[in-house]
Amino acid sequence: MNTHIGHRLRILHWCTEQIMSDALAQMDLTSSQGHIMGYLCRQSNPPCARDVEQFFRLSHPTVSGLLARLEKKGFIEFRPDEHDRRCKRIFVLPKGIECHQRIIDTIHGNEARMMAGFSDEERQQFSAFLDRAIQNTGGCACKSKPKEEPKE
Amino acid sequence: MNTHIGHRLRILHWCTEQIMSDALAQMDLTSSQGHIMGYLCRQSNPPCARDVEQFFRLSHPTVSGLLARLEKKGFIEFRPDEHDRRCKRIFVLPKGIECHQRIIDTIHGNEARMMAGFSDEERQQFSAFLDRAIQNTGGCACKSKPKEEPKE
DNA sequence: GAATGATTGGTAGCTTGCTACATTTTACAA
DNA sequence: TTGTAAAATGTAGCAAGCTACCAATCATTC
Repeated sequence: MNTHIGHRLRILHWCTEQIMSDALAQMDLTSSQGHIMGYLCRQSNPPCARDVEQFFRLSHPTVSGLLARLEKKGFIEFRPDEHDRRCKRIFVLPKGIECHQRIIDTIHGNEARMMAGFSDEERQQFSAFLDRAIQNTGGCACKSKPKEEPKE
Repeated sequence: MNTHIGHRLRILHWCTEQIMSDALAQMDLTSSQGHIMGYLCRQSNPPCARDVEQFFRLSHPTVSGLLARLEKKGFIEFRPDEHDRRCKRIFVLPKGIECHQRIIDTIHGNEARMMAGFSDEERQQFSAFLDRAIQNTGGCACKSKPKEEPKE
């Protein structure tokens, strides 16, 4: 039996990308930039690039480029960490904060549209399927592994 | 309730991409190239670029670039269509045919790995969830819409 | 036959993803 | 203290996705 999950996955992924792109374009943001801004705004303490890499499982040159473009467009700003000069803390500027609610609405809207007609139970099940599949792929085949728990 | 399907989708998609990349690298193919070669080898009649675009829902510059790289590496060859000089028919060369079974095995292996521990029923259900979600996004938000049925 | 529109493909230029390598700073151990 | 390893970031160069525009060919209609 072959249900071609992989192929469907590819298609669904790109469909949602397109929808997000269209919706966020009004704010001068791409889909990836929107997701990152959403994450940044949710944090109470200013994160650094490494935190973004780990949350999204992206390589650091990718995140580096994304953040550079967000900085150039005036959504965020970097300030050196006081205690660790290697780190550049990411601060969301007013322009970024203004977009916060609209970005959240867009992400939720996209989620709602995709999940239309799903019952709560089905949604939970779908989510669980995805988690199991992610786990099966090794949790994460990417190089930016989530921060390890401190021993004990 | 928020089950963050979108976020999980992004992560699972990139995890499978990585696994495919690793597996296909031995054949000097990337993940996208491997999928396209798999498709090309399955066809009884040599397709043209447009067919590839529609199957994968990709834009034509993307497919154009992919095919150009496959041609440069000697996996495929273009020959003009006898009846329509706009079309370049895609022929799989011996090097490509040799990889056929290995590519299929890799794709199936990836699928099997991702679906490990799923019962047939769960797999069907997962597949149906994905189809419903794809349908909800508008079937396809991308620009390369599947060929329309000829009227009547 | 000639004009117009549809189809197929090409190219330029962008974003986003990657690997591989280099740099700076911190942390730790000898 | 000094040397080495680990961590955070930067840069170069590539693949793969996109839009927007252009060129050639076909099909249809006048």
